[in-house]
Amino acid sequence: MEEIKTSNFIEEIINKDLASGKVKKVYTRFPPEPNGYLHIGHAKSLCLNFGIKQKYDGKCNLRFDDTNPVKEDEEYVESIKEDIKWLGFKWDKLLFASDYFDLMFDYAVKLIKKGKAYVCDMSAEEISKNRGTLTEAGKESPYRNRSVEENLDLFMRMKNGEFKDGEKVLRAKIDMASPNMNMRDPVIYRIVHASHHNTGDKWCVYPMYDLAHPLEDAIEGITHSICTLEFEDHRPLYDWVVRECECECQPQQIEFARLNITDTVMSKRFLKRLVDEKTVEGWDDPRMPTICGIRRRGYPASAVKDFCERIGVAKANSEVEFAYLESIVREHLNRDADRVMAVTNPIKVIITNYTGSEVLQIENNPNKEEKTYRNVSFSAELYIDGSDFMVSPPPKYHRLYKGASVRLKGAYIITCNDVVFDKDGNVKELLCTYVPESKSGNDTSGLKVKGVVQWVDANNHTKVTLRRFKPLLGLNNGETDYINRVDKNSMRQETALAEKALDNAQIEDKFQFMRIGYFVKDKLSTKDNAVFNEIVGLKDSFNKTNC
RNA sequence: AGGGGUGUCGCCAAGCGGUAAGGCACCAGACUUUGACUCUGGCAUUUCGUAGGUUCAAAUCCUGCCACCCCUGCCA
Repeated sequence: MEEIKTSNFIEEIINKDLASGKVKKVYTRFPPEPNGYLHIGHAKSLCLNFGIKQKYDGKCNLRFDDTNPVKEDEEYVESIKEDIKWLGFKWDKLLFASDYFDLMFDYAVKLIKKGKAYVCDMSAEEISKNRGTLTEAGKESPYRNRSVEENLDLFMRMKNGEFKDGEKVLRAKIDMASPNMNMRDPVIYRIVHASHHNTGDKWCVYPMYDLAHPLEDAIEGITHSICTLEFEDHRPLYDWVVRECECECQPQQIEFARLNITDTVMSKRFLKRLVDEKTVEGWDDPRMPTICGIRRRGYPASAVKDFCERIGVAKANSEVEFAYLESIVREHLNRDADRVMAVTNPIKVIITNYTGSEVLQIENNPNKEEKTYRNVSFSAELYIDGSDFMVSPPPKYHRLYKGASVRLKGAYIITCNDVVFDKDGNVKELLCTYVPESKSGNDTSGLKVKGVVQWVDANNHTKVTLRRFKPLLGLNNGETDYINRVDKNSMRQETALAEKALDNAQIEDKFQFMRIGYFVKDKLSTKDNAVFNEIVGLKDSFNKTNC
């Protein structure tokens, strides 16, 4: 096996496993729970898992981790598939954890037979109370030493629907005194009388993540199960499951730090709230950090992937500056996007010495080797952008003012001779003359001008409504981290506090003109990628007007 | 002494005992038919959280300390 240069610690582990012969073919998986839309944070995991597949000529499954019927929905599985496709990844197998419910049940029975699991009758509160604290050991359940026969009988009856939700659970018998809370006889199967999006009403008992996930990995032959840092404490339990269940495949869990971006809320719960309360138009609102949101914003998939690669993979908690993402998006747009001219705040230009009209050919992208051109109509009446003309220009202003000359991009050099004002004193139109010999491409005028401005033909242009977005969501005080954290705590005791914090969190709705904008057409069909390619361009280069 | 992690430039991040890569941001110039882009130069040398130790040599090994993150769901 030839050495492959590693670019992060995970690949280093893989290289060692390959070299030692522990692993022959690398197999990873991306395991989202279908309970929300994918966001840029998921893209990092996606790129990691699918990136490894590509780099090592391995395999990667898309597996929906749908072990909790009350939280999951079919709507989300479709959106997730679509987002992954948009990013350009191809999964080897498309699976549902729920496809393994029979197998998982059998494994649970196996654990019972080995004396490694028992049915516990305590309530959720009782279990919680007996779990102990971070510094004190927990108490063993009075049901901990039931016989194998009794456990088997009870577990079957749980499955057969003889008990209500919460009445009984199956617990792993490990160690109530473990300093690792996850090892204090964790619940591995619970009763939930709810219809499942995939298995319908077949089951009323469902496996917990800690039992299900390692089994899913083992069943599929996953060699490296990559997850985020908060699961580090679960690794001993993960290993316990694959060991005690005596799986042929013994996958290993590797943890990495999740992606955080400055001023960007990644909390699914918060994002869902914005959608539910109609603060945004939907999951694909261009202000959202969701994959479909940033797609609609005009980010190329290639840039998103490039970003994920360049930020690296490590175990240190970090927060990447939004500017980094932006710069990479700009880099890709600059390299790949076809340019168009746009005027967002039109001022009419009359070229007094020009008659008739013509069609000019303007290069689409000066950075591309293969030259392509677009046809642009030119006539004596044009619009230029409001920011390209000033009545009283500051020093070093290179664009138009009375007496000044600029080049109309891809066309001629013009000189502003006069400014016509309306009755309110606003600039109505500019009277200019053009230099016939200065035509772009074969300029024989010998003139040099500092400024180049974009323009559109006043009588022949495309109107589109452009909206400027401040990209991701920023909270007024920038306390996204706090919100993300409170959001999590709110699942526990601090619900009221968290709700209040969320109420107080205001969405910054400041529209910001960016170097390279991400403009979105109103009422754009979110499914239509082609439209994006048309409207995405460089600064000042948008396909015309909202006059 | 609960347990598990992490600490290298403003932000990411290489480095794996031999004398601090790279990117983003920033600063200064040049160039330019998008004031974009591109290009050039600058940007951790009493320095790698900190205090000691081992060594000819330490960000890299050892010890103590400090800071931050995660763990007491029948969520994932």
